[in-house]
Amino acid sequence: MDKEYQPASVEESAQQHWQQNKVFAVKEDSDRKKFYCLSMFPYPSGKLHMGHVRNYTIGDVISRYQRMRGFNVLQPMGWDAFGMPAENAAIERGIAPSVWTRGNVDYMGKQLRQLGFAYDWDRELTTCDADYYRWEQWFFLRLLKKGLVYRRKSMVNWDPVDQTVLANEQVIDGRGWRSGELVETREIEQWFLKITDYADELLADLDQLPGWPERVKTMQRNWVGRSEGLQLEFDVVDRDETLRVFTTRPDTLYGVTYMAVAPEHPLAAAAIARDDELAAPIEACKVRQTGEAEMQTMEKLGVDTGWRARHPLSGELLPIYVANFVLMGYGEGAIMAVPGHDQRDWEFATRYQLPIVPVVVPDGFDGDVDELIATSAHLEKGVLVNSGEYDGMTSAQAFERMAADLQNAGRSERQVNYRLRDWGISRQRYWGTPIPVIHCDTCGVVPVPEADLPVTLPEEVIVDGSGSPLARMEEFLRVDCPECGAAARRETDTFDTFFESSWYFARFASPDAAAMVDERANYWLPVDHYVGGIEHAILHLLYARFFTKMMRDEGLVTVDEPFTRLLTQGMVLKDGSKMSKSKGNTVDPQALIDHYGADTARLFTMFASPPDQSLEWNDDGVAGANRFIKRLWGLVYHYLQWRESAANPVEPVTDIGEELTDLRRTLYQQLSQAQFDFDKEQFNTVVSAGMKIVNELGRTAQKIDQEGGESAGIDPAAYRQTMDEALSVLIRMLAPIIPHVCHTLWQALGNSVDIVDAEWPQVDQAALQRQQLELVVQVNGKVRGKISVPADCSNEQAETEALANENVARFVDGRPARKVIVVPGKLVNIVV
RNA sequence: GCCCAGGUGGCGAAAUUGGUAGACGCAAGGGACUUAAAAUCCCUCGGUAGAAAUACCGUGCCGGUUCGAUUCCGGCCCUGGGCACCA
Repeated sequence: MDKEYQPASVEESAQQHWQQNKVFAVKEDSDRKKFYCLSMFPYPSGKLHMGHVRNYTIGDVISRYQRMRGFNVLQPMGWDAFGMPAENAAIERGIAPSVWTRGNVDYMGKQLRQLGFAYDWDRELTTCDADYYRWEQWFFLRLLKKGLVYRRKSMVNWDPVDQTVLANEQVIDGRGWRSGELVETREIEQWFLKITDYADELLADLDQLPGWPERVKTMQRNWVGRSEGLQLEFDVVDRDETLRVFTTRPDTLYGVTYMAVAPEHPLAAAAIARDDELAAPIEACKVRQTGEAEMQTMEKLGVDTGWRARHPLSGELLPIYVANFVLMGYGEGAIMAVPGHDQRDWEFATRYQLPIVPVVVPDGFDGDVDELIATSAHLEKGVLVNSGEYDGMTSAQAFERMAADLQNAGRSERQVNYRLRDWGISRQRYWGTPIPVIHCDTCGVVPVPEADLPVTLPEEVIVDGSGSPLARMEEFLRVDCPECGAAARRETDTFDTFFESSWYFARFASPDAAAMVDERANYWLPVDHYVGGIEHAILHLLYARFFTKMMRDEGLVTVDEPFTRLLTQGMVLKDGSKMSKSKGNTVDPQALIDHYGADTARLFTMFASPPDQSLEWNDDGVAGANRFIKRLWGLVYHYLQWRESAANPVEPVTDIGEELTDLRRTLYQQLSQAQFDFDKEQFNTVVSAGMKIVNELGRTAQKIDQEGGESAGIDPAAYRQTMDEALSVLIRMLAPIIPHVCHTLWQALGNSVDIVDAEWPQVDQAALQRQQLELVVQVNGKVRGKISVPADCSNEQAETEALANENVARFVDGRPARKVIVVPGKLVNIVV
């Protein structure tokens, strides 16, 4: 063992040991309890950033801890390798996306190994490998057969110069990011996955995820956006058709004073056909801004179609408007407007001077009904007025009655609507998984036969940013139709890259299966602990849950949910804002590893704040973390020097003396604290506990150094025995966080079992016992003194002792105690 | 606008969930060692008053419950995040 802590050599030899002996390779073992710990796999963008270091350290600490606790731990790692940055890099540097991507995978893989993460690298997967994405193509074909996949026209951003489809983030101020040309919207045929079929289950099963942060569940609930209501039919006067609307507030039906349809609604087109003067104003309604500020201030605009709808209950005639605030994509693309009880309807009615009728008032309301709706709509539910036979009912009662009455009249059906849209999975991009279908002039869209999978993405291509490279590659494009044998074309669209990340956790469980997954997946799934960024709270996690349910329904896995517990780690900040290239406030992890070593990087990220909170970067704090490791090293080094020079013990010492008894108490107090904090995943205080132990051991060691321990009453044999015990506990306790240095120190102390397989230390309950306890004495709730009492002291004794305290007596001032509260082992409160 | 988090020293934070507020670390100040510096070690470190013992104030603000509140309840203010014309 070196005198000085040398992180480079310590870490290299530990990592070599782990790699050569495949220490982290795991197998299914039905006799042992499994623990599957997963961190969100990275996009290979070039090099690791600090957010990666934090994310993966958290996962690694949990994995190593659970392994020491006896679980069969799986912790895999892979690469989310398809995506647009690879195409951009290709355009900028003239190298193929695959070359760029695989180069990054190599480099970042080395970095992960340098950080000492306990991954089973045998399971490594890269999503741009055909071995991976072929199963995704296979699964797509299964879903197609099952009817969960369909094709329809949908809008895309089209760059007329580059002849390519743009992602939303490639459109800047309405112009293509490369060409600078105004972007057009085009309607093209695209593939969709019926996630809405699973909307109810995706919503309901959130209740079965107590291990998820509440805010993530809330975000998912809002995203699915379930609302219960009625679908209603209104007759359109002088036209042989009905106008369908969706409402969640049938109780306000008597308050309807007009109807409104989206500018894309068929009725709007019909209105233009009848009177082309309406074309321009209706077109104006289609212009919608999407910015946050604009949305709030955007004016309600509309056009009267001239048609009238008949109120299903009152028979009254209602004007039908085209309005810019009605969305074609939700419900029926048409609404019944209740300006008295909906703010948007109120604003529109005010602008176009349409009547506003209040029909719901608060229970027991006896004021002026019109006052309620004078300055804004009245949104709260209550009791009905101005509603004929429904007057006096509560909103809830009226909802039920109207639903029943209208249903009997054949005018209405109960309906559940979702904000959630079906998932559009086509991307007009090159660097992705080819969608396995063939277009034939006679047979139409034909699935690629299973036997012909995978449809391999050609990798040696030139991407120049204009058009799709696949569309120019005859050898990819040309194929015979599997049905009629005639010449046909392959689909050139690829999957949304969220497709790859929606099932990788299952593939890790059976990485070499000759199927999408095999029975091993059922041993490992669900993932017990998933760690990743909050930015994936909605899409990735929702899609992964959706895939899991579809895979279950295909008989591929048995679980309902993929992730039992979810930890969303906080951002890494510097100078108060998120570390990012654009802000220029990044710290390169590589420089940190080169300078201080991986253990320091790991220790600082764990110590600076709890995992789910943001972490403020601080260079001095990093130096402090390094200082602690050096102190730990020095402590063990000096102890071993001492131990070598001392005589070997003859037999165990039973009476170790007061000093060392106190030391053991501190040791196990801190261990029990660390245990508690590990279980609630608060690693910063685990580190604190380790620091306290080191401080305490350092003080004792110093006494030995300076006076041979004699004046402190320390017997060398007892010291040796206690120190061996304490260091053994301390090093095991810190091993999940700083594994390299602990690996080395553990060996130096003479242990033969690898520390990764060492048993998690047990708290010695007897060591926690005290003979004397310190109690706090309060007078009227304020601390006035402290007393020392025997551990088995009765409440009465404690009370007597407390009253005897000088300062306490001063505040009691002879007054009789009205009440005395004794919390055993903690405090005495005297109320006077 | 709605929905989540969160507001504690100069800074990162802790308080085993109603029982000594500020553990642990960083920074700062003082001291030891050194020709000197770095490194290391020791001491001080929420505010006010005091030589000290100690007292008073103090966990965003106002109020409540309680012997006792950073913790529970009600109302407000601020910061961060998410959603947003979803009928």
